[in-house]
Amino acid sequence: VALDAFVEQGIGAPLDEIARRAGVGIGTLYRHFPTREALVDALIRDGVDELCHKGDELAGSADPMDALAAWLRALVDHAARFRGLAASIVAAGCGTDHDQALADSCARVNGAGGALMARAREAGQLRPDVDDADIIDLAASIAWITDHAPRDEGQTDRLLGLVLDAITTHPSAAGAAPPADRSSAPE
Amino acid sequence: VALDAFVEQGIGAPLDEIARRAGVGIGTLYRHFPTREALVDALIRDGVDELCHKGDELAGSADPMDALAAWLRALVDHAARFRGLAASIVAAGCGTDHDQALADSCARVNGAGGALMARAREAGQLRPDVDDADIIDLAASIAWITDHAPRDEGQTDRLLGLVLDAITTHPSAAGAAPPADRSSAPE
DNA sequence: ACCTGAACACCGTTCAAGT
DNA sequence: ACCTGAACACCGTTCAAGT
Repeated sequence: VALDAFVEQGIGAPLDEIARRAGVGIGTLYRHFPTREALVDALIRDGVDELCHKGDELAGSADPMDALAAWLRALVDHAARFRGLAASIVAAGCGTDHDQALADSCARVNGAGGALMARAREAGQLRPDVDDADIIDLAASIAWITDHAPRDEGQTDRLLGLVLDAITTHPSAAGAAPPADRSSAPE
Repeated sequence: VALDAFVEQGIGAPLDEIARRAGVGIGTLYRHFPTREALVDALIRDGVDELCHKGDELAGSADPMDALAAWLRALVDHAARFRGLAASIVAAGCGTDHDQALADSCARVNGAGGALMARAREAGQLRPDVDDADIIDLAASIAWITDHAPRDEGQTDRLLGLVLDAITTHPSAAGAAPPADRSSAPE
């Protein structure tokens, strides 16, 4: 299969070119993968498997927060596999996508991450006011940022470090509340 | 002008429909705005003005970190004005975009935010290992998340609160370093 | 049964012709 | 000088015809 196109050109790569590269007619491609998302799903299935496997492994490790950190790093790498994938993941995780093809993979990823987050939460290492979806979304958004604005080598690690720090319970975490004034008005 | 289309349909709204709504030929639209980005730029110019103005105002306020927080909230609102705008902002801020039409607006926003960040940094309230672009990108990514995965009402405030907390200097901020093992390998 | 690619639709972009 | 929309290009999607 020619998944190279997505890696090269991003998730929006022309389907007819993919078909041509694969040496089949465009109709054949459509019959195997009725939607673009179905094709994407097939291409990331192994990555999802790996994330789930890694989740199981890490669930038995010593420190819950270190485990979560390592898993989120793997998730960011996964979401950055081709351009546009992070957006699909976030949309699928929320049900905003037109298609349901990624829903299953997404649920599996959420499950794997959820177990690690639950463990960290039970250990009191996770801020209680952050939910699982927030954390997954933030990880995906790091992949999105590096997709659109690759700046320097340490960017991914630095941003992930910030997010991890933000979601971790700190003894002094009292200040820095969001400004109350400009909350979303009814409009 | 028919900017409503972008608000309704996102930044990718069909240009011919915009022209038709505006009661002009598609050719006329192209002559006024040679690229889509040029049109976007015209539509957000007032928002950029407002952000710059707000930046000046806040530069004189008492607490540098509160000022930055309020400004970032305004930036998130601005970037969420229509779907896809956050991506344009991030791309323009990095020079990854095909077009240069947004570069000027972007530089102005960066300038306004940069002044507030510099003040917070001088006051020792900003983590020294985070740069300006990281913060702008994170704010844009919050707008992006709510674009793609609107979950609940408090989402924007909650995520922004996390990011603010993450970039703030805390007395105890020592742990939660990014995992060293899975740094981006040469591949 | 499976594959193919022509055909249609949609949208971006240009440019010759009209005023 | 300015505007118009037909014309072309590109890509997604379907489906009648071929094997």
